Amino acid sequence: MATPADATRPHRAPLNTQAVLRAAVALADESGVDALSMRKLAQALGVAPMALYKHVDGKDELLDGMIEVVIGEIDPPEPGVEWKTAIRRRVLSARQMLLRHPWASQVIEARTKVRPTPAVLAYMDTMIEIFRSGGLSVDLTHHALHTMGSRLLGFSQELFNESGGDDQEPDPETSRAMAEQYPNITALVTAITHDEGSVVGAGCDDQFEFEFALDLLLNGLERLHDAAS
Amino acid sequence: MATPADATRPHRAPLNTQAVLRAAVALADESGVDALSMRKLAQALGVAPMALYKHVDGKDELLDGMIEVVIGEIDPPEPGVEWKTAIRRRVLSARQMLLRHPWASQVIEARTKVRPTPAVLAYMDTMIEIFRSGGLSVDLTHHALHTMGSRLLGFSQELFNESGGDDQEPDPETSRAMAEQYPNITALVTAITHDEGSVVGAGCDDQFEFEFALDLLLNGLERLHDAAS
DNA sequence: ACCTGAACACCGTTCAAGT
DNA sequence: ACCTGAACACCGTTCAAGT
Repeated sequence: MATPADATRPHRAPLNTQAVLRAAVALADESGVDALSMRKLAQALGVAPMALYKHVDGKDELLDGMIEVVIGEIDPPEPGVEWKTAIRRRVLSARQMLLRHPWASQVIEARTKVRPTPAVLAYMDTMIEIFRSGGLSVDLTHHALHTMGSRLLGFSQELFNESGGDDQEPDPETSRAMAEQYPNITALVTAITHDEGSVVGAGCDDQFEFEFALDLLLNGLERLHDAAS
Repeated sequence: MATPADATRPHRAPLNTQAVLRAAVALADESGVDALSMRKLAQALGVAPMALYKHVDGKDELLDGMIEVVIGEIDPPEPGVEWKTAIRRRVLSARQMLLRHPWASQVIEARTKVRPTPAVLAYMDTMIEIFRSGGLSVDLTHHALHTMGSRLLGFSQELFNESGGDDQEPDPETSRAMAEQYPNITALVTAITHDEGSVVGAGCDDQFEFEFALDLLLNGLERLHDAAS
């Protein structure tokens, strides 16, 4: 008869999404993200490969979940701090996270090109809020995002380029939901595109932004050089 | 009898490395680098998968070869041009290349982490030469590389971080060969590490460089904000 | 010298089945 | 509700063989 003490009873805690994500992060930290496969992750959890699909929708969603985990490790913004200091501390905290998870920049970059995760959007939203609360204009904040690039996330790949792979126009309901959840992104994009409907930066001149950032860097370097001469 | 006009004669030009690389670049341009497999590339060339291995050593070397092809599309440096203009033109040329080959930034980043290709090293070397010829000090040039990051290559991921995955110390002969081929990289690294033997920037304080770049950007943004107020 | 076919050890994922 | 096993359509690559 099968009792709770039956020898065939599995002697591990039942799986859940958080446990799967944490195991995936640990496995990627140890062996790199290229060595992370659904099959190896299942093996590490002592489970059949297909058991994972009850808790994550597939490999892409697993990677998205791992992003949520590591973004959650970045320090929250501190209220009442001058904008430059606030941005600086947060970016350095993001950098510390990336040093703990060397695979994260690559995964965040790749997945963000397809569709940014909610945690990435929320992070960017709070960063925009810091700039705007500091008194920077919408235009300058917009340029700042491009100039900082993904330095905002502790590394420096341009995010949100190629106007996002998500071609379809969002319907009005999701637009409104987006505006509620990410008010600063919405306000900035609205101000820049002058078109309430679009949420992704359709009205953004990539070439101009690239040159803006480039010249900001070059002028800064020149100033340092002149000061040293 | 088998004559040149034999019906069984293959009616395509014989394969060579350049043809393989060009086909791979074209396939990645069309379908993205994730869809690029040895098998699909072979199919596109009308050949068995294993035929490719006579011309490239494997998939990693195929990717390296593709990098050489696209780096070769960047305009060469123009002599006798002021350093800021020279850097600016070259970076914008690199950016145009990346717009033609959207997969390239990802591939260059991933492969450079393992081992930079000769074309990438040569490109960086000429960029350093432009800075140094413009009179910038070795230290400022070093900071400039970190500040510009991979904006130097038209995108903005930090390259050469993690001190390169290539752990083993190069033997004296290859060090000397490196110094001949990439004199500016060598001079800069030597000046920074004060250690002739090491070629990769072992003496580079990543944290300091990150903050240097960050502050350069933030100070530049602040100056623009102040000027606008 | 150049190309092929079969085979091996991997993938992610669907499906029907177990408990 | 949660997990499994077999199977499918893919990978990159080795090996022995063809011409």
